[in-house]
Amino acid sequence: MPELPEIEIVRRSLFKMINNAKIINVKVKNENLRYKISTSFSKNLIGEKILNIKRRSKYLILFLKKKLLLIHLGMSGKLFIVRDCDKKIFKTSFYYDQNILIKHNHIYFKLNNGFILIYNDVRRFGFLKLYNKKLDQIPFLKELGLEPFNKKFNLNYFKKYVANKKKNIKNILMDQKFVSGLGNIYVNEILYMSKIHPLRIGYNLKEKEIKILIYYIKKILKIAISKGGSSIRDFSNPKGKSGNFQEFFRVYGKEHKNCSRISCRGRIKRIFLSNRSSFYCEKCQK
DNA sequence: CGGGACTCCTGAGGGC
DNA sequence: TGCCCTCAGGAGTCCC
Repeated sequence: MPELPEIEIVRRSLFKMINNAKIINVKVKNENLRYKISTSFSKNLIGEKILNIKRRSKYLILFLKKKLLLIHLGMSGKLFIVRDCDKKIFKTSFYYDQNILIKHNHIYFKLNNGFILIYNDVRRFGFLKLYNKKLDQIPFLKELGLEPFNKKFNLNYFKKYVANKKKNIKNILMDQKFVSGLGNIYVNEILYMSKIHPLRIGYNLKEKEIKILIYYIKKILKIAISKGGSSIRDFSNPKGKSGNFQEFFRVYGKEHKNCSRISCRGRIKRIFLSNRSSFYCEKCQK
C-alpha cells in the first residue's frame, strides 16, 4: 500500500492520538507476518510507554524507554485506532465498524488512554520488530539511502550516484538505497511531471533533467502529504480518514487515456518494469 | 552490475 | 451464480 506520504500521514495521526500513552496489554492474533512475531513480543511491550513516533522512509519507529518498535506496512498493512469500548475486541481477529466487517486484525495494543491500536494486514507482507538497539544499529534502516527531504539529497548526490549507472531511471528512483520512501505510484507521477521516460538510463540524464527530477520528487511528495496521502483501494489514516491525492494522479492507472497536458494529448501507455506497472505518456516523456 | 521471473499472501474485478 | 485469470502503494532472492 503505502509510500512515504501515506506513512507520514499515519505517523502524524499516531503521534496525536497515542504518543505518551502506555501499553497495558498486547494480543497477537496471528504471528505469521513477513517475519514471525516472537513469542516474547507481548511480554516485552507490556508496561512500555510510547515516548516518540518517527518515520524513516516507509518505516515507522515507536520510541519506548529502552526499546524501539519498528513497523513496516508492506503492501496492505494498516494501523487503526479504536476506542476501547468493546470488550470483545481482544477475542477475535475481526470486528465490525459501522456494520462493516474488518478482517485481518493481527495485533492489538491496549493503551492506557482509552484507545486500542490495531495492526491489520490482509496480505501480511508487513512486519513489526522490537529492538533493544539504537536507531543507527537497526539493519533495515542502516541500508537506506537519503530521505527525499534531506538537504543532502541534491544535484551533487544525484549526479554522483547516477554517473555510471546503467539502470533505468524508474528502477533508480524505486531503489531505497538511493532515495528512500518512493514507491511505484509516486515514481510514475514524478517521471511524468518531469517529462522523463521511465526507461532512460541513469548516466544519460542531463543535469537539467536531474534538477527537474529533484524538484518534482520533493514537490509531489509534499502535495501528497498535504492531501492526506493517496487512497486507491482503501488506505486511510488510523482514524479512518481517507486521503485524496489519488484525485490528482496524472498518469498512474491512466492507461489508454490522453495525456493531461493540453499541449500534448499523447496516449498514456503501460509497460512492466521489474514486474511493476509503469505508466507514461509516449509523446511527452522523452 | 542489471533486469526479469518468481516468492511471500488475500481479495477485487473483469471476462465468460 | 461461479470459476478462472490478472493485478495490487513492498521488497527480497535466484538466475542469466
